This record gives sequence, structure tokens and C-alpha cells, in this order.
Amino acid sequence: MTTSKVYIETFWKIHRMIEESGLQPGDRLPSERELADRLRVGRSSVREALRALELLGLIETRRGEGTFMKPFGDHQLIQLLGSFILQGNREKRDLIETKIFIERICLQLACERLTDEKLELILQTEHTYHSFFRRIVQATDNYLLLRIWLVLSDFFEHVYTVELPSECYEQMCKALQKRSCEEAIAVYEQYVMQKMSKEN
Amino acid sequence: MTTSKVYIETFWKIHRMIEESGLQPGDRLPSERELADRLRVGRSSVREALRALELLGLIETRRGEGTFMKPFGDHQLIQLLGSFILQGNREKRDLIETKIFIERICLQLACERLTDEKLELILQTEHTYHSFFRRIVQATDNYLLLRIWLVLSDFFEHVYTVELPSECYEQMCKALQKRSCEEAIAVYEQYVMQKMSKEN
DNA sequence: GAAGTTAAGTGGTCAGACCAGTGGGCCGCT
DNA sequence: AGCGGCCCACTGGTCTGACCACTTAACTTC
Repeated sequence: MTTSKVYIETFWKIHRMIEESGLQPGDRLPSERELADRLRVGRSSVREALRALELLGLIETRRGEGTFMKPFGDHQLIQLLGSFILQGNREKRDLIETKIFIERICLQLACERLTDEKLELILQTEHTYHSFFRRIVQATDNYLLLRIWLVLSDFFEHVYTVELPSECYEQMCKALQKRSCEEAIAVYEQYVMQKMSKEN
Repeated sequence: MTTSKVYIETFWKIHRMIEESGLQPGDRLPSERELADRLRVGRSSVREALRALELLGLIETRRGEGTFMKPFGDHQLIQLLGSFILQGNREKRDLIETKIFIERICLQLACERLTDEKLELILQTEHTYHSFFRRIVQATDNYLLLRIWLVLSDFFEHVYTVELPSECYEQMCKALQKRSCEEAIAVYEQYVMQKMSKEN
């Protein structure tokens, strides 16, 4: 028989419960004992399921208090995965290369899709590398691309610290205003590509 | 006091054990009972640690047989995370768009980096969409890019079934032989882009 | 009213039991 | 000798009940 494992089923049941009851970040989940009782499984199975949810960064457990929904965005798994994946130089080179490709694409897309309000927002702010490209990637209006970039960026910042001179952001902003994707990419390549090739 | 959790410590102990004893994919780990015994912790803590390793895609457990090292590359976690992210139509549109960007980049990179042997391999084989682009992405010699593409492709094939006429592959192969990245991308865009815009 | 005490509830951990598969060794048959 | 079948030891999977460490809130006491 395909007697699927209880802790896997429990994982999905809890996941569904979270969705259906519309739990928000900060909200408390039922206690382990109550979950075990409600789902008719042992407490150890509930715990193994909760560990998975915790690793995914969906929940957080506080001893003596309970289990709580975590705000999106801070995924445990990134640190963990990073420490497993990013061990050799080969991997770091791949990371830099891939991150650059994504950013170049996003720069191009942003030029095409950037709304005027979002452009204003970008122009007004003082920028760091992260904040600037986060805005750029968000401007692409492609959530998946944003997710991928966030993961790559997270890995990256675990390994390197890179900042660009402010005139770089200014020049890219000008290009964005003109909606000139060639110019934006040219600036990007001029500053970023050479900087990265040193790191590598 | 910082009484850090046993299952976390156990996780890292097992992880270190794996590294130090140089376990290879396919090798067997000690049984749960023996691990608990050796590390002086309860079996349930060992299990919670093993669940984390399993979720990360590092090990695989087979009831009645034992716990085994898994080949690198298939990280459960990424897949799992994906199933949380990819739910609406908005996400599907993003998926298609992102997948196309990645494939276009890889096509370009492949043109530059493709070795003669790998080219031969591609030319000789009868291709499906998946097998062709898998070869292309592999030819970029960027493992991270390959992993991202595999995940996207995996999602994609859960939602759509797309195949291209064989002349498309033939034309791309010709372009690859000539190392003409413009031509390869032109063919790609001609066949794929329009096909995808229908699906969307 | 404020400070200290207590009790109930929570996650963290352990030990022990049983179930359900797997695999190897042993036995007896042909 | 070779084959088939049985059995048993071992594995992961699950449940239970117990205890610890910690938090919170209600209660008591001053």
C-alpha cells in the first residue's frame, strides 16, 4: 500500500489549516497537543511537520508561548541552503554570473514597464545596491523574478559586500527617465561588470 | 541560558559527520537508534534533525532499509517553496516570462561556450523541448542557472504541455554550429515566443 | 496598589512500546 | 548443489506518557 507518511500528511493539513483560517503574521497556531488531538495523530508527528514549516520560514516556535506565523520574506532555508550550496569558488562564480544576468534583464524590463509613480519613488530615494535593484526588480511587475533575485541577492550578501558610487545610480536613473534601456544597461555594465570581475 | 535546541545541534552534528566521514551519494547513514545512542540524544530529536536534512534534499529514508545519502541537485526545498509561490494566473504568467528569459540567456551563453563534443551530442540526438534546453542550459557551464531552469521547467510542465516542430530544433542547431547567437535567438523567438503568447 | 507566589499551559526532550516493511540466513525439499 | 519458503533481526514510522524549562496570568499577601 502507498501508506503515505503521517508527518507529511500532517504537514499539508496544517498548511491548509493556515490558509483556510486566514492566519496572519504574528497570529498564534493551536498548541502541538491540540493539533495532535484535532488531527488524530501523535504529537511527534505534529512536531516533525512543524519542523518542516519552520524550516520553510512559515512559522516560528517560542518555548513556553506557542507557535506563531512568521512574516514572509525571512526564509530560514536561504541561510541553510546557502551554506550547503555555496561552498566552492565554482558556485560563487555561477552566483555572480547569474545575478548579473537577472539584473540586466530586469533593468531592461523596468525601462519598458516602469510607471511614472514608481519612477518618482526611485528618483527621490538615496540608494544602496540592494534598495536600488530591489526597486528595479519590483518594477518589472514579475513576482517570480523578484523572488529569484531576492534569493540570489541574499546568498550574495552572505559572501560579498559590494557598493557602487552614487553617480552610478544617478546615471541609471537618468537613463530610466529617458526610457533608454540601452543606456541603462551600458551604465550597469560599466560599473558592475568590471567590479564583479575583480571579485571573481 | 542559551540552551540551544537539541534537534538543531543534532542537525549540525549529523551534517558534520557526513562531511567528515566523506559519505557519498548512495551511502548509508547509521540507523536512527544508533545515531541517538552515539550522540546521546533521544531518537525523536534525531528524527527531527533527519527531517530537516531530508527536506534539504541531502538524505532519503527508506522504511525497513535505512537512511541514505541522496545525489546532489534535487533539493526538495526549492520545489516545495515553489508550490507555495505558484498558485494564481498572475504567477503562471510570471513563470512563462521568466522561463523564456532564462532560456534566451542560456541560448546566448551556449553559443559562446559550447564545446565541440557537447555540440556533437546535441546534433546527434532527437529532441524534445525539455531535452534540448536541458542540453543548452548545461552547455552554459553554470550550475546555478541549470538548477533555476530545472525548477522553472518542472513547474511549467506541471501546468502546460508544449512541443515544438522538429525544424525548430534543426534551425537552432544550425545556428549553434555557426556560433551565431543572434540567429539562434531569432529562431527561438519566432517559434517559442508566439506559441507562449497564445498560452497566456 | 504593588510585589511576590502559584498554577496552568506551552514547546523541548526522552524512553519505551508497537507496527510495517526489508533482507539475510537457515532449513528442508527436490 | 540449487531452489523455495520461512523466520528473525533490523530499519524507519508512529504513538504514548512522562518530565523539564519557560511564559503568562491569576491569585495572594503585604
